[in-house]
Amino acid sequence: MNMTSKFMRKGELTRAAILDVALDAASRDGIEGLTIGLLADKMNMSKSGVFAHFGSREDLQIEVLKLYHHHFEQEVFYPSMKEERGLPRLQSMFALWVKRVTVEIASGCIYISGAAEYDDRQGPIRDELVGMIHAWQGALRRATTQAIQLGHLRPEVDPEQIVYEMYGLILALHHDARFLRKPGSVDRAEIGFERLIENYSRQTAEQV
Amino acid sequence: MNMTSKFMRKGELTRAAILDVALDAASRDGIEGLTIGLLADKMNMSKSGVFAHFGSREDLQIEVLKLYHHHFEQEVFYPSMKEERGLPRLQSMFALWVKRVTVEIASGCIYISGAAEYDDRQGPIRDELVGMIHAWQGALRRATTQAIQLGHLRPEVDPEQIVYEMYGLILALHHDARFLRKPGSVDRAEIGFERLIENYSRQTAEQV
DNA sequence: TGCCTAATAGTACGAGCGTTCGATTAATTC
DNA sequence: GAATTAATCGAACGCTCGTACTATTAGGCA
Repeated sequence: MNMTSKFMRKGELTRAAILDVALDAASRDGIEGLTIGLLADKMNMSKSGVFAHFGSREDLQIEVLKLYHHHFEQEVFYPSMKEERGLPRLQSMFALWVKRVTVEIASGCIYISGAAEYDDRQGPIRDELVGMIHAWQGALRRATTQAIQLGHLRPEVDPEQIVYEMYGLILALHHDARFLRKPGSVDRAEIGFERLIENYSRQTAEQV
Repeated sequence: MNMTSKFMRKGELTRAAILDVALDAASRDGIEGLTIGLLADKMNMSKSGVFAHFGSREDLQIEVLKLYHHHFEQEVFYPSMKEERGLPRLQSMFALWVKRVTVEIASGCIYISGAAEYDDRQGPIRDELVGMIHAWQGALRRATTQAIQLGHLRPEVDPEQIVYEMYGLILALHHDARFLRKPGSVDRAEIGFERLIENYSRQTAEQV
């Protein structure tokens, strides 16, 4: 799970350790809440010792984003790609995504908190974040398109609409479970997704 | 729209003006991004001059939340309460909510950004925010319950599920339109809502 | 072991933060 | 208009921030 090995040089090792701690801190307090001094405390190092591993705070923040992205890929994206194309893969993507956000209720999803933090700023951090979320939405869209091509979903379905609603269900999960601490949110996310698929996979009285 | 009048004392007048500017700033940079010095600059006042109107920064932040809540009620809640009970009222609530978020794409919805900022902090600001969002979700739930009682929605429908999915559609709208700047998001929110209502208002092949 | 370089510590700087306090100006009341 | 109170300013405090420098320690290799 973590990216260290005993064959790394000392510096790379502590750098990786700092990033692990930084990811944890950023999950809780946001990317913008990351602070060199705070990391130094948690690492029992001096500020300058921590700082020396990154050219700037901004670089550190971007490295944290990349690390989060890596974890997300490992836990959600790659396992789903092993499922067969079409609906099974799409369902796996959603299920693992829910699972991950559920685990993250205590810590927080950086894609979601980051989107709120950087919706009005510009610069490299925002660009990095937008790129990652585009990548994930793109993967969802491709899986949906394949599900349509394979006849799992109705041909006139708009993949963007599916992705939009899936994202909404996850955002609501994060909102209700993490912020409001309301129980039962996971069930509601899953019910919503089942209704979404049910709705777009079978013929109903009037088609669009 | 703003809450000033020529019969107020000078102090109350500038206090209200500061809050207007603060609300605007907080919409963009978040409640946590509010800064006395920044407000002083925008108001062409001294830091201490601004500060004197509030006992602390935290008080200022809470006042900003209350002002936002007031606007939200005026634009979304009260107009919807004039619609007839049940589905029409629920539809009005969603439509005005979408309309408000659409207008806010340039500035930002404080309920949504605040939820991300305070999902892991505690204190009076979080409490205030949670209270407001509970109030709004409660209103949505009541409208849904009435729609069920009046036969507009199927009797076995779970109001919490409806509110959850409505909230998700709005969160996705905020995410895609404001953060990703993706066009067509408003349409997707409305299509999602229509499908939601359609789905829970009519008999389908197998009921839950 | 000794050397060279990599890794960390220590200190300092300038800026911005919320807040306090006393002085000063403006508005309100008599 | 004078007296009184409200509103605003200006300077200062202690704190934390990111970053730049130099000094010191530890690691890796001959």
